[in-house]
Amino acid sequence: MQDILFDFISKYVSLTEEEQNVIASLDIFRSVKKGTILLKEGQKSQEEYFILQGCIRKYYIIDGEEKTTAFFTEMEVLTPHCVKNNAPSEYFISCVEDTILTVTNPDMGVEINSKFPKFELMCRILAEELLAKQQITFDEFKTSSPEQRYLNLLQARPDLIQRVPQHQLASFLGIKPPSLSRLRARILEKNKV
Amino acid sequence: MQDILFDFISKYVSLTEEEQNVIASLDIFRSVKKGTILLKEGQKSQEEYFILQGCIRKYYIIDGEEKTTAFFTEMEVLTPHCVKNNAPSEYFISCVEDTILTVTNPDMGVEINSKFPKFELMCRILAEELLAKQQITFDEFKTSSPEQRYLNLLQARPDLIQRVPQHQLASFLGIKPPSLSRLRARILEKNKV
DNA sequence: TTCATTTCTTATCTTAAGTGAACGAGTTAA
DNA sequence: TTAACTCGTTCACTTAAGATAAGAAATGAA
Repeated sequence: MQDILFDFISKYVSLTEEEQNVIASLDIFRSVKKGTILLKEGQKSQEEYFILQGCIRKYYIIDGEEKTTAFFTEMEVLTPHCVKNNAPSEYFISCVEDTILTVTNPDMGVEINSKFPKFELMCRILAEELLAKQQITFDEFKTSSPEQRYLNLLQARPDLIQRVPQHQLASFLGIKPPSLSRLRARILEKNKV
Repeated sequence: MQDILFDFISKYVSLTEEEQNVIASLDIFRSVKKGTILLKEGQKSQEEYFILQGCIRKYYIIDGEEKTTAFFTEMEVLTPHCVKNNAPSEYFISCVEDTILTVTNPDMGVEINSKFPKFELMCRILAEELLAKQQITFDEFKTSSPEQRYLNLLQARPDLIQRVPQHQLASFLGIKPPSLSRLRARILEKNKV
């Protein structure tokens, strides 16, 4: 199970056996049931997540309505905003599926960084990489119609469309469930002809 | 002029006089006329920008149509995606106004980082900060209607609405110019009653 | 100043998304 | 088994955005 974590890390820095042992001894792995809420609006938290298996989602409740803005699946990292600014969270995080993840906090990061400076490097590379990816994703979202966004998603993360409830997917695409239904019908119609 | 740069840096790390002198001697300041294109689609570039005064914008040309996805103004940093992946750029960058900016490249960064390790730290903090800000902005965009997005922008960056042409603003908001006009008329109408 | 160009708004029509309600399928609980 | 619930889809209707064209206002150059 923790091999997934080491695979991920090895994309950025290489670890000695000793370093691997230190990490393995940290007891950061947690298993959570589908539907579990990891973070609530208004709550303060210092927990950062790395998904080993499963899927979690981030959503706001605005005017009593859930607005899903992101999904995180295998090999993805989520540091809630409230960890950075130490303020109450504006959003929720919950498990879409039974999920296995690591739970860490910034203090542990500091400790590991002081023992193994290469982690500092990894963090910077990771942050820059995420930032770049995020910017491309944002641009793509802005420059596309809902229908195009759905088609893009079908290309980029086809698994999501299978594993996530439609109403969450709709709000992730910035539309309402009926619109998603019609949009899919429209696409099917086009492909028939 | 370079005081603006030092003000910016001092938000993250403090510089000795010697360090300031090294930076001042680098000859990185450039003045560019409104309309100048700093980066073209298809072009490779290693230039990173920091705006001291003025405004630049990032836009794609999709189906012959300009799609503006970001504006950068005073005290903001822009590292084009192509600098990171050394691939041809997918987008353009041009000056909305006469602009004064610094132009640097990653090699200079490496050199400065080796002389003054505190810059490494600044880069990581900056990347993380930008990432966090970007995520909030993205969430806000996704969870809002065009009208709400316009109102948000009016709050967050009122200057932009004055200094940027309407058709660029429209595409930045993810809509077409006529829609922006109507939307503004709608808002005025509501406020009258 | 005048003319041409660009920029912004307005109007019309078309298309698609929002809303509320209804329906059926599948699930859960009594 | 039935009743209640959730979820996805569909329908009818409303609202707003896209496409296009035309007109008004601002800008720049001769």
